[in-house]
Amino acid sequence: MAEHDEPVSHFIADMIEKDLADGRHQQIMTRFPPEPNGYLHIGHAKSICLNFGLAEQFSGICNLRFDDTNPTAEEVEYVDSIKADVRWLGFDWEDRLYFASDYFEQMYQYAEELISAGKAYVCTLSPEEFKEYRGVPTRPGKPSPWRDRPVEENLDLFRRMRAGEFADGAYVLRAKIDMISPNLHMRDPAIYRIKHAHHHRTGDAWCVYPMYDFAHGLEDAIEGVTHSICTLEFEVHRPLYDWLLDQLSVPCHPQQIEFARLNLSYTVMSKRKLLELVRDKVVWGWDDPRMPTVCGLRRRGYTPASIRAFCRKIGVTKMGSLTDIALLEHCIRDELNASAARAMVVLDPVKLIIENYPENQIEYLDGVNNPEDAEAGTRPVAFSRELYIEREDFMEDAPKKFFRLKPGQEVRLRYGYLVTCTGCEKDPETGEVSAVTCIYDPETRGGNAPDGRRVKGTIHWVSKQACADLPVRLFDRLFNVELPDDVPAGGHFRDHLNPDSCKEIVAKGEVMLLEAQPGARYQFERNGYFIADAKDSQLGKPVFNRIVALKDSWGKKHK
RNA sequence: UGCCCGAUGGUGUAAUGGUAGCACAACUGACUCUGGAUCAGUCAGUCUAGGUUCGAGUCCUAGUCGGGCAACCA
Repeated sequence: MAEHDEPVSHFIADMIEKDLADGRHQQIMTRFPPEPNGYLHIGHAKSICLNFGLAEQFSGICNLRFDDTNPTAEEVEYVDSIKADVRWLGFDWEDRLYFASDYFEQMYQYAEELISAGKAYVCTLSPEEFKEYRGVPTRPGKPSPWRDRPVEENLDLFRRMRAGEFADGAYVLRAKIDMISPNLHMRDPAIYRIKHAHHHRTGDAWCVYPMYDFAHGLEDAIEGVTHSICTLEFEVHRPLYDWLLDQLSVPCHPQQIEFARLNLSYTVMSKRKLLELVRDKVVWGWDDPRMPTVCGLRRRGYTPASIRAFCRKIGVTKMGSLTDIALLEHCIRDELNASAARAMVVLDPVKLIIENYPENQIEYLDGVNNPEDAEAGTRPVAFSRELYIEREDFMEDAPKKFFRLKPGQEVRLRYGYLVTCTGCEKDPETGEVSAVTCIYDPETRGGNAPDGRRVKGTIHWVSKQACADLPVRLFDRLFNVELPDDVPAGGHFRDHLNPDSCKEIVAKGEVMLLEAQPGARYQFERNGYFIADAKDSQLGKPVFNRIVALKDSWGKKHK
């Protein structure tokens, strides 16, 4: 599992290596600190792999800590899904499952300490006034009229805030730093607000809650985190992170390090937008196989190892970038090519009649389960006079380089016989091909000609007499542009939704696929990788999701 | 009209003052009972201008471009 992944090299690993070499730390501690207000996505997976991976690489430890300081946004449903996703990705926090809410009392005491030191005050400004006084990036702020409230009065008011004497928004506790700082976050930021809200873990024990900037560094320090890794947008918060820890009697002063969050082409990553897709039923749910969520990717058929491999390949830097989703697709193909059992499934069937093959005869041929893995063995595949082949594997008037069935051309039926196309039958009404006809060479059983003649094309097939109807969902990218977020004025990211992101069909496949266990992955030869959906499949009645198509150098060139 | 961060092939990244490398993508060929895989190859890059240096992707200065920051969100 995860502990066998090779170490990665990047600027954060370099920093840690140096800190260890310099004796700055004996052992490192990192943490993955999600807020339980949504489901994890592939961007979080990058952070998880980074934090847990670093700990593993340097023999340190990594905590799972829920940053649950805003009760109005957070729910246990999210806590549970996040734990499941981290575990599924292959990481283990052992007994170190922490919650910011477990430190509420300590954080409150630190706040009193800050007030007592004259470094924080209770402010009576309304939110609108607060904003007005703060100024804007290009104009300095001005001090709140409550900035020099005496320490005793601050303490008294803060205690009464905790006691529930005031309504939401009546007061706020602010750090007393610098109202003319060019960094907005240093202009006396709010660190505690009144919220008469039920918390999913502490219930109604509190009606004041710490703000992120106050809480996060304390959480890190309380746990003894050495390297507090976060995304780039928190870079401007770092002076505040450091200032707070410098003022307070904390056990240690962790180092905040920022890296660039993951952006993936053809999808959206913001929690707000993902939530919107779920809420408005644009997708089936958080675990819709088209979603970039961890549970969506899991249901789609991605493996933990493939996601970890992807996270290793994208690297860790401070430059904002857009990663091509083709790299993610490469990672799952790479793994499944080696491990997935093969099967023959015809997605868009048309009948193939072998004119010189006996009627009512069924014979069983050996199908190779995995050509990449000799251990995987073979299976019997039913063969008969009438088969199904892909509609696109026949062309009446085909280009020269078309190696499949066209009148007069010989092709191989995979693991079967060599057949020569004699023509086709058409629906007199529509002109659509209703059956393709051919004759077979009985000497070529298994697929090779005794005279050594070769054919350029091999196509897959299933016996019309012995095949199963299989519901299959062909997924494609959720959006049809690289940057769905990049919308013209008045536009909306949803304008870029791909209307063909899910095509539901009924395919004809080998009967053995009826036994597919939910979660089992296959390569449907010449088509792609598929998984029996863990949710919609029933025993004996699997529903397949296409994980990713096979690369197709013919189809790409000929549209 | 502020502050912070960043800039290397199409994309993602490496090179820590000394031969610009890797991966993905694309393309060509070989091979192939998957037009898959594999193998070989091709394409293609240091934002600009100065400076320091024997030598600069790397250090300095200025500029350009891109991103972030003005929730009692995280």
